[in-house]
Amino acid sequence: MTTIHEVARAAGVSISTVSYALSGKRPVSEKTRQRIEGAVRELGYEPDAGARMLAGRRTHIFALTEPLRADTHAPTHMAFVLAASVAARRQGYDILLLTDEQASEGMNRVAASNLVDAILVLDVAPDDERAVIARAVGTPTVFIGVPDDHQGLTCVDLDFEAAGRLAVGRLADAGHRRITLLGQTEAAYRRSNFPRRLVRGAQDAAAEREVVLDRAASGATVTEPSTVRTAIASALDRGHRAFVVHAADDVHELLLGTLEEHGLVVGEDVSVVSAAASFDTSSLRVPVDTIPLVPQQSCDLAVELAVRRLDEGAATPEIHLIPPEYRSAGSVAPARG
Amino acid sequence: MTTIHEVARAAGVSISTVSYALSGKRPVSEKTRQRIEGAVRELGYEPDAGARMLAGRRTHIFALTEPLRADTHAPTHMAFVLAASVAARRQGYDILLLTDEQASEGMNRVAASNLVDAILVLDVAPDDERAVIARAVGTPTVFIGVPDDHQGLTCVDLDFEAAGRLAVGRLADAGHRRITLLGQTEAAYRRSNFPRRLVRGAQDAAAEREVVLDRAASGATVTEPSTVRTAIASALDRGHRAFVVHAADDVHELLLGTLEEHGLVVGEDVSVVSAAASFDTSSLRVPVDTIPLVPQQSCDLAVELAVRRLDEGAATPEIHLIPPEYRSAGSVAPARG
DNA sequence: TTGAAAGCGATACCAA
DNA sequence: TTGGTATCGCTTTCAA
Repeated sequence: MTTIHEVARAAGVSISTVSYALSGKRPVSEKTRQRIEGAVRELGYEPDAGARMLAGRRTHIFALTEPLRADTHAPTHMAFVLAASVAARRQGYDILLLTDEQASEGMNRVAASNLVDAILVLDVAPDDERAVIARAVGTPTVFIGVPDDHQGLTCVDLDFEAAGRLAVGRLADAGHRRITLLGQTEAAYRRSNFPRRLVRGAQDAAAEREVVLDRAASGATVTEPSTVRTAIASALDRGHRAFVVHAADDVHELLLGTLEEHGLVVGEDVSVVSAAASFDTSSLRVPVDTIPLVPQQSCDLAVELAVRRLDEGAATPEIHLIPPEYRSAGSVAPARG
Repeated sequence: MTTIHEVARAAGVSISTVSYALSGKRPVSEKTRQRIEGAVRELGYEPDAGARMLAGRRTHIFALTEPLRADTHAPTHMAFVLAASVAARRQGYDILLLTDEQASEGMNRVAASNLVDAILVLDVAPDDERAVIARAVGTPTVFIGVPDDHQGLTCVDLDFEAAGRLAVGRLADAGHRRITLLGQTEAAYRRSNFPRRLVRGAQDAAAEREVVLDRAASGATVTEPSTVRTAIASALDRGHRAFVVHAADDVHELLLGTLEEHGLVVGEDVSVVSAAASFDTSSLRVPVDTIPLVPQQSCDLAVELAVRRLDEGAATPEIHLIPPEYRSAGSVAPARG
């Protein structure tokens, strides 16, 4: 194993100079820095993680807690884990996984043992027990998602309410007065709070714009195709020609397929807006206007907040809502009749 | 922060006694152990991770490398990550995530910096570049999956070949002479090697038993329902009444649905065996005989091998194939006429 | 611009 | 059965 001493000897300097040259925390003359970097490369030196933690009081590791519930939508969840991992690495941090039961016990453990510099919380529930722990431990914690009681917490999330408002607003702008929101199941609305935030925004906008907003439950993902088909048919019967979808890709496909079966062309006879989807909507059979949920945005911001807190000391806890962005694809047509 | 010194003082012993009492590496009298454990609990002591690494040359962390490819089946992948995490925790290890580009660069980095005690490799490709790195780094590495060139590596996996043999064997036992294997796409066969191992086993068994084995590509997951439906109908036309499925849940549902549409009853008119599925087949619309791929089995074994290697020194690198297990559910009926 | 040396908080060896 | 202490490899203060 190569140590800092060997690097120092090879470069003909002291170990402190090597340390400073590598961390940049003290100016080092260009010449010596060159020699040191040469020695580092030649010897394949990598600082010992344990020694670094002990001496530096910095582990360069973030914990990521994810309570893998049975109903978690795997692809979305994976996208968030990946985005968090990439964002962390870009800032020089590794990700330590805390799953399941460890979600709570693990947070305490890694905090008490100084294993991590900060904690990122994924898949946040309305009454998340991790909120309590976050307030208790000394380790900076950032939630990706917003629990009901978020006092004293730092949270990051898409502004779902604004997304709901935006979706309905655009359809209203196009003249639609009857809109159907193809959303999640009742159970999902209890488990998380972002779906209901989206609904609230949609309802607010509907009230303001004086449009009728019906809700049809589909589940985040398709479980009963026939039920969803029936709901869509019923909406069409009642003259609805505008749909907001907040669900996974298969629900989108089912909607588009059903509309097609009814002989309706999206962007002409009928309008569709996808709200807060985390998958790539461009791979759908028909281009659809989208207000995307971008995991990378949330995770980048979360990591940035964590790093800032570590570098600059205490940050004021607060909620950071990411403004939704509307991406047009021609699936919204002016209302007829 | 509570240190070992404070615990020692509170218990009226030396720090070495505290250390030994906690690690169990030296006998400690019952009385003193009690006092120490009391002090630990009272002070909420948790050993400092950095100090432990530095002094003990053990980090109690495993790296988990997962190259999240676009076509990765998320639910299966998540099941493996979860299983690995649980298995590791049970042995006192945390999991450090290495995703994507970090797969290779990260392995070198965590090995060189002594950040982890061992590396677990997930989602193994036939020509996996991580095999090369595993041979180069000093850190014990266990593959969950088997690359084509596995010389000098320690690998763990389901015995897919035996699973393929078993599936065909059971159907042949029931008198079937024409069997259709509903498997993956050509692309998938290139990307991984376990699907082809399963096919090989199935073909071997078919040759031995003198049965006709046709293959129908479906993709690991459904992309073109109509194509798959057509393939199934064609098989039925050709008198096939036995199916082996190696795919995700949606393909299973599609098969069962299509058979139903043809007025065929599974377990009576037609036989179905699910091979190497990692999802819960009991939630299918019809009970299906299954040869499951249990992530927990693979991950438990992988962690055990890693731990054994750490505790007992060098282990002989080798391939550990987990024997498949047949779970009957009444979906295999005797062949007719 | 650089060096010397004091810790950081455990582990584990050597004694008693 | 227990205690004292050298040691791990780095960061950082204090001096030069």
